[in-house]
Amino acid sequence: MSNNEKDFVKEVTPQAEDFSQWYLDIVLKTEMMDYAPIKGCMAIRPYGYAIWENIQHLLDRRIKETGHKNAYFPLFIPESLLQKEAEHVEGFAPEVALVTQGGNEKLSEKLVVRPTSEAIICEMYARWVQSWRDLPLLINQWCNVVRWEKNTRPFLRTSEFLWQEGHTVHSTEEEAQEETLKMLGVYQEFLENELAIPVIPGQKTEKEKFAGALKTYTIEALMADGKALQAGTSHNLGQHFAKVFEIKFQDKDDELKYAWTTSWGVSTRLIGALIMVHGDDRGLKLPPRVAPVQVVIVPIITKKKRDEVLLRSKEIAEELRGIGLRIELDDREEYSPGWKFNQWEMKGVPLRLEIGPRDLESGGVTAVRRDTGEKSFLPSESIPSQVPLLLQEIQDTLFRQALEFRKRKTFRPVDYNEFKRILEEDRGFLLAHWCGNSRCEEEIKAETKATIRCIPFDRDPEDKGPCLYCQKEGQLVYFARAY
RNA sequence: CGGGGCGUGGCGCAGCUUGGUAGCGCGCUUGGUUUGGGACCAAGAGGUCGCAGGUUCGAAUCCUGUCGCCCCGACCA
Repeated sequence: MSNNEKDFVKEVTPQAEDFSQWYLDIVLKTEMMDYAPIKGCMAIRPYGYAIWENIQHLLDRRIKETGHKNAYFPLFIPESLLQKEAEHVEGFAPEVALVTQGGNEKLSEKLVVRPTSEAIICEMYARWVQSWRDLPLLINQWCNVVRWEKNTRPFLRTSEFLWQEGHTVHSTEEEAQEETLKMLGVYQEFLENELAIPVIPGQKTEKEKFAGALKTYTIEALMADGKALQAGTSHNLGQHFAKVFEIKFQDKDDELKYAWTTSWGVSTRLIGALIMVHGDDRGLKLPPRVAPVQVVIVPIITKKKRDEVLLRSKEIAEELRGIGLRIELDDREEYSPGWKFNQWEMKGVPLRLEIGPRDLESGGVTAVRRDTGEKSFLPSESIPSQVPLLLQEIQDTLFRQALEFRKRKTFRPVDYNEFKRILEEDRGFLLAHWCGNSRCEEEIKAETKATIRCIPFDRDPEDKGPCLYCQKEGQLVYFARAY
């Protein structure tokens, strides 16, 4: 980045200088969140929440299109319910918040504030499922969950966060497995098409899977600093929960059988992913599909042309709102145009339209893309057709850039030494052979801080080679340092 | 839970070593001139210096304790 360019940004620490600080500058200064007076908790401010609402809207549609219905379950879970599934309780016990008192009375049974809702939902499902005719049961809920985290970061890991969790019940193992993979596919399509974030779908290792799951699947994304982020998970819970919560049904063959359950979720962490995948030293770069403001109109107000410029700006704002775009008309006269340019660029607005005396004369507007900085002139009559096209191009470009970045940052180390060198110098994804033994996985993590992000679906089963650590024959998996 | 750093107007900081009327920049308010990449002039408002003790004639400054936040690790969406 040139010094010249640096002058545009006075509020954001450059990524190269300190990526963590860059991230914190962004979330605070774009007014996405603010720290709340509870450790690890944040207020999500309107600009950040608007992104979440867009995510909710676009994902909820997909969840419903795949046959699920929304419902709501209690925030509190009796401690005994959470403890029913052994692995599950072991996984979550260290991070649950407990309510021990209600009003002035001590509770006879402590209540857990849900860290996830398998327990309470399965408890209800046991009542609702009697017959094969009740299946599949396909329910999703949007809610908050609480996990008492020690190391928190805005959006990436907070003590309380917002998410959706789908919980389904099926009569056969095959159907549960199919559901698990289907929803992972929904997540992948959603992230790639709406958030412009390319992901690698795959399976988690035994060590990394969800507490209580038979199998966990994940989509993994690569952040601009070369660290991986688990962006969504989908779990095949087998019959673990059905058995402890007694979710049984009478099948067509008259037999009473335990059901098969799944669960899957994505969280406000996706907002962190958006920031770290697309952002640059000027601030956010939001994909148009989820940007709270898709187009900002900045009138260039001068003394002589003030009224004409404002009038034309309003007309164009209305015209674009009329075709369903999210438009902000920044007609504040107490800020200079230059200040507004920087401000809205920091906030990641994909497209800016400038309307000044010169544009009035030439009968159009000046359009400036956030992703490339490219300026173009749009004649008035072309605005309603060109603006959506530009937005689509920006959406595509963001995805393409992220994909190219990931390709550039995906390595195939030939041995463990090169693996370690790449982790120090480039980070990124490392595709390497692994024998399948947890011991090797743990040793590698202890020595390099890299974990197995997933066993990718998309791999050549013929591509076998010596395990990175023990040299026994293994298959290709993705390693990375992760958030 | 370890290691490091920081708490002083809304934000960023100086002042602390060597105790003596709390300061700077940005922002904010009012008025005016401006407006095509963070405008300028003038006049203002705003702080029990994280909190609690202690030492002292006197504490932002010294001592003790405590709380909070941030960063880096171990555990996790």
